[in-house]
Amino acid sequence: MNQSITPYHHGDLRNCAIIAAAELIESIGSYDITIAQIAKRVGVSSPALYRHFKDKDALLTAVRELAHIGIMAYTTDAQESVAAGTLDHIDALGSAYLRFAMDKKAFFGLMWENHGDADERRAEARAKRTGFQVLHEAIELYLRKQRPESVETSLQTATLLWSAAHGIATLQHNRLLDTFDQEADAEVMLRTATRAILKVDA
Amino acid sequence: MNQSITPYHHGDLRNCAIIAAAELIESIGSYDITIAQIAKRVGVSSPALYRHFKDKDALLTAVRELAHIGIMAYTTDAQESVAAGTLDHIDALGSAYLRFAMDKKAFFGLMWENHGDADERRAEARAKRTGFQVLHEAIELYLRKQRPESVETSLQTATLLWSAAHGIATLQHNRLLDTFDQEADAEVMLRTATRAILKVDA
DNA sequence: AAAGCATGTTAACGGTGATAACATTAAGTT
DNA sequence: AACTTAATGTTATCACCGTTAACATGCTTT
Repeated sequence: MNQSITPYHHGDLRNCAIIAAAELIESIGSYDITIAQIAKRVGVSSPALYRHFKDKDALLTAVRELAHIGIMAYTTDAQESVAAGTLDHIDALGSAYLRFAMDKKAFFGLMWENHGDADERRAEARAKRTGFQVLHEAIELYLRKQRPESVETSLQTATLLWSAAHGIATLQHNRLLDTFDQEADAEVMLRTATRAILKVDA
Repeated sequence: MNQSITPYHHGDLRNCAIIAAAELIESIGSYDITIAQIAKRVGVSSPALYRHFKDKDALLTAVRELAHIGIMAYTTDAQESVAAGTLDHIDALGSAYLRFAMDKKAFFGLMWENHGDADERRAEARAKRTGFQVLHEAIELYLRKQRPESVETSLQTATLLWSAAHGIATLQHNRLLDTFDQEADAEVMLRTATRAILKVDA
């Protein structure tokens, strides 16, 4: 009979809503989206989403998780063709970070918005720490091989390097690098910063 | 007779609105404010503000200008007690930047939001370039004295140092420094970064 | 004094996130 | 198989948002 083309119950609304939101963000290049837009894209009424998310921010938090997965995919890809614990390895991670920031501008911006309640915050912090861990291990490995006397500073070094990468990515994201230095190249800058922080001869 | 306590015409609504917005932002610690809130604080109806600002974003842009003045005040203060072109000078600028980011969290966050139309963007870019110039000059002076052979890299160096400072400030602002390294200290990190980038012995 | 302009007012509109009340379907119990 | 219950949709509605329109007031210029 197949008379009901669209069943009353969606079946996987929660996940579909998250994906719809992500697609919407991608397509308009901004995370300034609306519950109504998301609902419409899934083919459901707005209040239906509130059965699956406490509020709009909870939905966006779920999208942020997607973004974290996305950036992890970038870094995982980047690691495939480099030897672990080499300078190349660290460069590849940084490059992946910058590339994600440019390729997925809206997601990158969304990731660092800090709204949400305490629980959501904690969950996100965990995701970010996991990403950070990848860099930290690469740096620890590098130091162990190249400058074993400095291995104990690996955490501080990783934090500093992440900060540099984040600063470069953020300024580029806000179109400020060109404002300061017309010929600035984010990737080159990060390589310079990496070598300075790791005390490698440029 | 002084019968009209509140005159029909405000007299200086534009400036008062900007200040009221800034005070509101300061008091609630967030730049998520409302036209109605601002209007109420000034004692005027919401639409009155539209006689002086094209839209909400134009008002916030004016507040951003205030924020730029604020950060300039921080750096100007910081420069008073240091000798021009010394490492201390550069440290003082960085420290002022970090201090502003923490003292005036909401303003710092607002400053780097990039909304507004093209004109507003250009005006803001000019303000930011002016701030950057202060750091650039300090670094150029430093290099000229300490490492004259590297003077030609002063622009890239300044851009890189700003990026590092911005990254540290941003991560701290988002409470991520502690997430990565429980004992991280923004000020110490920036000093480390500064010395690494300027190739000074720590 | 009159005219005109700048700047205030109230009323209203469409859109927002969110809740309430009701409808429908799926799942579990007897 | 029938009844109950819980999950998950719907429409109606809310207060609030940014914004515009239409009107009121008062300063300024002639």
